[in-house]
This record gives sequence, C-alpha cells and structure tokens, in this order.
Amino acid sequence: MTEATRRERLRVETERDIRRQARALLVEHGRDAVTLRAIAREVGITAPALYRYYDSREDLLRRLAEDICTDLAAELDADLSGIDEDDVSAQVYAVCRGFRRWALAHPQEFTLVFASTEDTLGSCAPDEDRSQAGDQFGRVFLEVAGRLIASHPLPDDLGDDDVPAELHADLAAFQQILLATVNDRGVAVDETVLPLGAVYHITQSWVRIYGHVALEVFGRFPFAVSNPEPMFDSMLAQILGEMGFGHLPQP
Amino acid sequence: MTEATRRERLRVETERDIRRQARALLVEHGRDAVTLRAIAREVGITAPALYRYYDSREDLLRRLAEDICTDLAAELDADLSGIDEDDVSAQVYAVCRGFRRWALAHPQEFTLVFASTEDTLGSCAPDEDRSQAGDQFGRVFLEVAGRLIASHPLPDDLGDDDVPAELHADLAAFQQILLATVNDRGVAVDETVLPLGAVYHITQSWVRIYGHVALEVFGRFPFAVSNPEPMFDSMLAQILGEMGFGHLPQP
DNA sequence: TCAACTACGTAAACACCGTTCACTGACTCG
DNA sequence: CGAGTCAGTGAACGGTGTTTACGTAGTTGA
Repeated sequence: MTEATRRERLRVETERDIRRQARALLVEHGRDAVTLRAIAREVGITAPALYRYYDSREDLLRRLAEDICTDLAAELDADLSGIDEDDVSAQVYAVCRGFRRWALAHPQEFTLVFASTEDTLGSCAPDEDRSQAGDQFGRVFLEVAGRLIASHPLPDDLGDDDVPAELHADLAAFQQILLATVNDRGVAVDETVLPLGAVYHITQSWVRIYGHVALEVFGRFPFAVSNPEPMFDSMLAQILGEMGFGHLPQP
Repeated sequence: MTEATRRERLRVETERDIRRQARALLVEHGRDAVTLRAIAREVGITAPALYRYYDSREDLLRRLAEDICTDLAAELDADLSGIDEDDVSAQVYAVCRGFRRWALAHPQEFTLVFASTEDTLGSCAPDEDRSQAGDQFGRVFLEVAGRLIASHPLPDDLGDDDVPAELHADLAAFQQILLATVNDRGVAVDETVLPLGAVYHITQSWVRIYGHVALEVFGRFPFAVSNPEPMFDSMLAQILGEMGFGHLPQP
C-alpha cells in the first residue's frame, strides 16, 4: 500500500515533530525562543540534524509561517462549516470574528505571519509573484468575499467614481482574481456584478479589519479599550451596511 | 554655568552615543542586529559597560522605542510647521502622510514601535496607565485631532446613535483627553462640540490609517498594489469627507 | 591636600546561539 | 552481498546576553 520506504516515513514523522515543537516554542515563548537547539532538544535530536530538513533557521521560520497560514485557514473553514450556506452576512461575521479571535489567542503567530517585514521573513507564499493571493488564509477570505459578491446585488454608491485612476489597473487584476474565485464555486459572474468600486471597498474593508486586529494585538489604540469586541462588531456591521447588508443579530 | 560634573557630562554623551549607534544598527540591519556587543563595538567600549546604562537589552530596546516615538513626533511637528495654521485639513493630510512616509522609510523602527507585542517590548510610555496617550507620537496626533475638532462644526451624522453602548465609557474617557488637548491650545470647547460619535469616528480613522500603513510596510495587501500612495490619499479624503471636509488639492 | 567614596569601564567566565564539517551507522537498492 | 544514500552525531568557530570581581578615574568632604 504505502509506497514510502521506511526512511521516508521516519523523515516525514520527524519533520512533523520538528514543526510541532517549533510551533509550541513560538506560541509559548515568542519568536526569539524558536531556537534550533531548543527545537532539537524537544524533538530528541541535535541541532545540526535540523539542517537535513531546513536550509537555515530563517527557512524554518518561513515554513512555520506557511503552516500557520494553513492552520488558520482550516480553523476559519471549520467556523464556516457550521453556518447556513446562504447566509453570506453570517459567513463574513464568522470569518472576521474568527480571524480576530485567532490573532488575540496567538499573538506571536499573528506577529510572525501578519507583522513581519519581507526581508526578515519573506512572504507566506512567495511562489505567487509577491502577492498573498496564493496562500491558504487569503483563499478563505477570497472565498467569503466571492460569496458576498455573488449572492448580493451591490448598492449603487459603490460605483467606480471615487476610485483613484492610478489604482484601476491593480484593482482590475484583483477583480479578476475575485471573479475567478467566484466562478470556481460554480457561480457564473462577470465584471458587471463587481465594479471596481466594490473591489476597492473590499480592499478598504480588509484595511479596517486588519487595522483593528493589529491595533488590538499590539495594544496601540489611542486609549484603553476595556472591551474591544463591540467595537469590532460594530465595525463589521458598518462594513456590511455599506455593502447593502442590513444589521445582523449577534450570534 | 553648567552644574554638571565632568563625569555627568561624559555619561550623557556616552548614552547619546549608545542610542545613536543602536538606532543605526536597527535601521540598517533590523532588530536582531541591535546587539549589546555590536553597539559597544561601535561606541568603543565593551558590552558589560552597557549595563551601567540599561538593565538589559530589552530595557535598551524599550528606551530606543521611546526615542523613536519622540523623533517621529518631532518630524511630524516639522511637517506641520510649514502649513497654514488655519488649514486644519492640510494639517491632517500632512501628519498622516508624514506617518506613512516615515513608516515606509523606517520599517524596522515602525515594527519595533507599532508592531510589537507588549510582552516583547512593553509600551512606548508605560507610565501612563497602559494608554499610549502619553507618548510623544500620540501627542501629535491628538493635537491635530484636537485642532480638527475645534475648528469645524461636525456633521450631524456623527451622532452617538451608532456607537455601541459598551464603548460609551471608554470613548468618554478619550473624549476628555481630546477636549483637554484642545483646551491646552487655548480654544475653549466642551462636550457639545465633540459628541461620542465623533470620538468614535476619530478612532475608526486611526484604525484605517494604521491598517493601511502596516499593510503596506508588511506587504500584506490582498493583491500587489503597484502604487499605494493614491490609495492612501483617497482614504484620507474619504475620512475627512465623512467629517464634513471637502476634497483638497494634493500638495 | 588627602583620604574615602562613587561609579564607569574592563577582562574573564558561563551558558547559550546559528552554522559548518568530518564522520558514523542504518537504511536502500541493484 | 556490496555500493551508495542520508539522517544524525560530536567537535569546533565565532557570535550572543549576562554576571562577577576588579581596577581606576572622578568626586566629595574634612
């Protein structure tokens, strides 16, 4: 059955062990504690052996970031699975709240993946020509955004008028990615249901969601927010409202 | 004239040297390169001598973050000095664009100050009961926000209606800080010109400005933005527009 | 002025780090 | 079986933060 040889099986097992221990160190003691020697100690090997699996510590951290992206995507997918297929608004709430919850529960991982400069880590999925559209986490957000678009006629005030001309080309590229995502789900749509103004609004929504979450993780709100959750929820309600969705009862 | 003794003069000079070299290392080679031994080498002393100035490397990094805040505030103040005292809209543009420009030009410093978890660095000004309102950078933003408020009747749609009830207390506290900032500038105002809805809007504006800048620094936009500046400017125009300011020609 | 004191800086040491290299020994395959 | 592959080892190198004991220059008070 298994084509893999004994050596290959042991290798994947060891590699999984390495990543698990590295993740644990990252979560519990921060990025600086993710040390080749500490990982090796936990796994039960010596530090130089890790070079049979990774080119360097930086390379290991990069792979770790990819793992984190994938796991986050899986967690958000799980959140989505419990929600009515047709209730797109609830899906948006679930993904955004899930993202915030995950970030607050795993600040070190959030920092590694979403607040590291390219030169200290590189992208999460550098194969896709410097766009993040290829990684797993981006996929989940794209899919929900796609469902949002496909399910709902957008209000007229999301026309292309307020979109800066310099952004037309970039937004058009993102528009194609979004449309392709929607079409992949079997819903046939074209540019007419997704004007550049809507693409721009989706981008601005990501700016706000990311901004809120990062500010909360890093404690950089201009004043002490004793309970940031209602602020996040009301921001989501506003974002959805601007896209023509009415308010939603809090799940 | 100078009350300081020779030893005290040498000390402040050495300390300034330490911070300057540490800053240079941070800017040029990133946080991990800010090494006690590297700093000492540049200054011309040995590493243990640094313990006469700082409790630990972490303590040094914390002080460094404070310096960065102060310098950023000075830079933004300089940007403001060349702008008409009465043109509040232009002042907002100047501060926000200055913040973005600084962040892009100094990503390592931005990361240290604005994208570090509290446990790895602590706040920039931890003396002010966990609020950032006390640091220099916050001061500049507060002052501009204060001028914005004092100079302009806010539109009616910034009423308190959409503000979540759970945020009333926190927003009221921030409202008092903002009003005190305005009053410090000699303009007498009270709560009537600054409803909680406006305070909330200012907070949301910070979320968007910070979100955009951080996404740009960390390369985490959902698609490749070939020229993010028009996007930032149009966001500022929208933020100001929502506060009742018309569009502004680009300086 | 001179002794007592303070405090900046040093060298040595410790335990840790990433990384390289020569080597062993178990596994794989013809 | 024999040759080859490769995960893992131990030793080493140069680097790190931090502590310790110590010297010595600057300061201070009598």
